[in-house]
Amino acid sequence: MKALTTDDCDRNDVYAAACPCRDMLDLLANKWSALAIGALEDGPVRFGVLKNQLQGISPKVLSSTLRKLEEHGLVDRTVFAEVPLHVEYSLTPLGKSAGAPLAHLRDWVEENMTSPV
Amino acid sequence: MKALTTDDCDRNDVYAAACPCRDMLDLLANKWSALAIGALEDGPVRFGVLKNQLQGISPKVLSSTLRKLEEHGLVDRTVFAEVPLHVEYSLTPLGKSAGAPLAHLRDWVEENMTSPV
DNA sequence: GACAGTAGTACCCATTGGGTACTATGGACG
DNA sequence: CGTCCATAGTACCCAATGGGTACTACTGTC
Repeated sequence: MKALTTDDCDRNDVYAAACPCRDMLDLLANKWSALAIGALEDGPVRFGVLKNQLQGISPKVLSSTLRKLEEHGLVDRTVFAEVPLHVEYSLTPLGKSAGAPLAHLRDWVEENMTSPV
Repeated sequence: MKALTTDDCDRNDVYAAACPCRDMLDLLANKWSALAIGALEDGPVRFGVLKNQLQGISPKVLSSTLRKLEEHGLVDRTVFAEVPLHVEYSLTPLGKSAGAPLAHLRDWVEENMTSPV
């Protein structure tokens, strides 16, 4: 993955291959990302709880999903060095703002599958 | 992919692994699907035009993306048996209604990448 | 006959998605 | 002292998918 900056395109345009916002679209336009961000909207959630909430996700995939979200500044990871050790994931302000469009998407899906033909 | 029906879950819930709406979420929560549906919002578009508009997509990936959208009833494929033969893709009513949440998502991405750190 | 424009498909490969089993840590239990 | 629990991942492996390039098919035009 090349390191792109906004200089690579005049204006942010998801239809432009070189635009860095493609990376962000690719990140968010993903089943697990959309579900994870939704699950974090009500406040910090621990790894194990997320794993139960996102039914069917494996720990490895959850781990990599969260890491990608963290790298893009959408999620914060906080370690509590207690016993037993636990970790809380929470949305950054940016992550919170991304929650709205993703919630629309999840809602649309749920509302438009009532009659799956 | 198993053939699931809404009977597999009490209510449509994207967080339930067995819910058929997972398939739909997986389909829509995808970079190319989100871009393709956006590109079709202004009316029918031909294969080659789509290929140019979705910069960076290869014909194979575009073809499979459109086929999946068609299978899920979001897109119609119309062949014009003229010379040279051409094909128009257009949104079904369901596809049109899916356009709104996806537009929100694309807009959010473009508006929140102005300062890519 | 060669070439152009249409919409794909065939073939191949690298990347990723994904599952299962395992690690590390420390406390409670017996 | 050994075992089991809980925590949050990682290691390892495999299959599916994403993706690129080259090619096909059809017909009209030059």
